[in-house]
Amino acid sequence: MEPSLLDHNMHHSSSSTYPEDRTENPPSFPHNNTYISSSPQSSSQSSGGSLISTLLQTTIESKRTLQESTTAYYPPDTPMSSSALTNLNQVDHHSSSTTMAPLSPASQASPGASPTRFRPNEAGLTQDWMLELVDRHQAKRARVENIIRGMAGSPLSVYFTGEGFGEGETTPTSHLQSEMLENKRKQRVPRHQDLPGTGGVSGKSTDDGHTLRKQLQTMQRLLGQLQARFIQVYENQTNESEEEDHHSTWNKEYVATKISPGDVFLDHYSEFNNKTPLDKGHLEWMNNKQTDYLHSNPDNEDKLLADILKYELSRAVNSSVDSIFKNISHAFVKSPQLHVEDGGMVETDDETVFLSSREPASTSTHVDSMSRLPSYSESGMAQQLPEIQTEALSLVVQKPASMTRPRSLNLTVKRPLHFHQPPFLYNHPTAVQESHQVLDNLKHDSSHHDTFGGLQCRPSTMGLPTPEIVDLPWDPVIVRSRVTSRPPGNPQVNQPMTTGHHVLLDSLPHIKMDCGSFQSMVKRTSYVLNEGLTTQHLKKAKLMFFYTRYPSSNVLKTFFSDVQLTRCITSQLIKWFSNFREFYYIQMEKFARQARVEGVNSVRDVAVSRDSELFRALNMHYNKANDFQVPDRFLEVAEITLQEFYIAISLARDSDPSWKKVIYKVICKLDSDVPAEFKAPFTT
DNA sequence: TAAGTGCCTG
DNA sequence: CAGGCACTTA
Repeated sequence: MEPSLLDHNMHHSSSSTYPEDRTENPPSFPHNNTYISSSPQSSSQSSGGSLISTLLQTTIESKRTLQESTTAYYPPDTPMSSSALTNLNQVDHHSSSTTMAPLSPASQASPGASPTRFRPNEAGLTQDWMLELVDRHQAKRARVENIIRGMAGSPLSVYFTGEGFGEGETTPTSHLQSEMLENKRKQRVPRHQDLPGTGGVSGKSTDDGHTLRKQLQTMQRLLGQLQARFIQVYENQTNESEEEDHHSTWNKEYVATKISPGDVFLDHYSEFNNKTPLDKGHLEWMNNKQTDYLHSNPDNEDKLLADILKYELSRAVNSSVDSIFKNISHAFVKSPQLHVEDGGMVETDDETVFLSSREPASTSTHVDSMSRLPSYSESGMAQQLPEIQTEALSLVVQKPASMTRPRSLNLTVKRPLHFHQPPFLYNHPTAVQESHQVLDNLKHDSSHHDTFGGLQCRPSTMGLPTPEIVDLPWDPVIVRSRVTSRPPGNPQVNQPMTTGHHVLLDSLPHIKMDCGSFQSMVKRTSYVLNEGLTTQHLKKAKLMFFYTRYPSSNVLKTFFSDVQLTRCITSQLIKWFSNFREFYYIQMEKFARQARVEGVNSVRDVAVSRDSELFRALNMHYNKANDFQVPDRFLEVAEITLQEFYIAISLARDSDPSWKKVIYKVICKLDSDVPAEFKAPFTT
């Protein structure tokens, strides 16, 4: 590292690679969301008159509720600027996010905090409605896509084909019926593929698939009946109001075309099926109400369709998934005995616990769209199998808290008081501390929040009984790796953590959640801390990086003795450090080039102090909570590394493809011993 | 051949 | 941060 080596024949490689913040984009879905009822028997005057009547009535009720709640916010003659609506939307957005505990500025600014791909939990109809008004097309599409996402692969997806239903093209009245029937024929393609979720999650979910299919077929039948009924009603309505202005006629046509009648009613059947059947006069009244409602705002039907569609489809999926996961949970429950503390902490007597839902799936009266369910299943549930891990898995993830309380209306589970954490305390491990340590990890990593942002549930609308808004905490829970083959009597491994470390059920900042089914699903998947790597281990590894950039297997074995270091786990740890190094060297190169650009012309001027930006970047990465005093030695190593990069770049060595390897060789010799404190389980 | 490493990518 | 791949090394 001789400054004299610097020559001035340098050409800068401008193609250095820097880490980029990546924003995950949700998989895009085609925007052809026409909902076309599929009905096996579409003849009018179909059976089930009382059923249809009931459903019709519930529809009217729902519509009326929707209209009322909408006009309550905005009288019909109130002009609404889009900006005002946008503000409202933002307020809504904000309110849903302010339920979370404040994050540190660092975490808020950290990468990965991409805007949620889906709208956050919408607490009610009116908010949803406002969104609709802002950009009805977009909102509708998003919602339906959301539903489809949750339904991906389900037989119901056959409904979501064809042209975008938001286009608003009119259909001549005379063609309406035949068109609908034709559409039905077109859609009536037997496509009963298995649900990927069911098949992928559990091989023994054939029954669940059947159940789902039956539900869907039932829905189809209902849709057919209701469609026929609706056509009838519609025709009556059309005849009566033939002389009315074109606009209203258009509305009805539009609605009749765009809103498959069945979707409007299905959901409320269960809610209102005790109502008396409608008589003729009542039916007329309903028709009028329906017409009034639709006249009041041409957008209503879109909203209506989207909401009902969303709700209905979600419910079907939800109950099916619920039953599927129930089976799964039964397979893996080791200790259902839970001690639930008031703060939402759950402890178990066993180290492996999956909290099982005690609720029947049918109690999920309101549902979310389970937009992220497939991925959740893949990354979480599928790994619960007590098998030998055969390949690399995502070993550190979070999942929502186990919602151990029975759901009840307006139940609010407050996050337990957050213990004030002593800076970098290893010597007094307690389960509580450990839990909060992980919590801190998560708190300081906004990407974790993002992880479940997409899992937020959506409330049902349409004047349904107020969905229980449960202010439930989301817990950092560690996905247990599939390495569960620890021999029964392995005294050395896990010993420090086995007794005191129960299921990690600390709570995260509040995230509003009102989807009972997801809660129950979540309940069944809790994780132990000491089988596989956890966020504590990750944090510990990051701090260890301050001492060693190239830890040997022995070092890993020594300092991660609380996990069974199988080949896979070891590889995982090695990979972690590899990633750490990658970031480290990228920063070094970046700042070395920056130094050159800024006119630093002597390697002696290349220094790293605790004030330097480079150190801040590194500290932010490896010591995000900033609760660890970075050793001076690391600063020295960092400075040497930076100087090495500076020299190499200055000497134009970076034109050599393997120019960094020389530096790596130097740096790997600068490792120092990791303090013995790290040998203890990381329980700060 | 397995382990370790780095690079690229998502 | 993880997966995949290519490469090196013991």
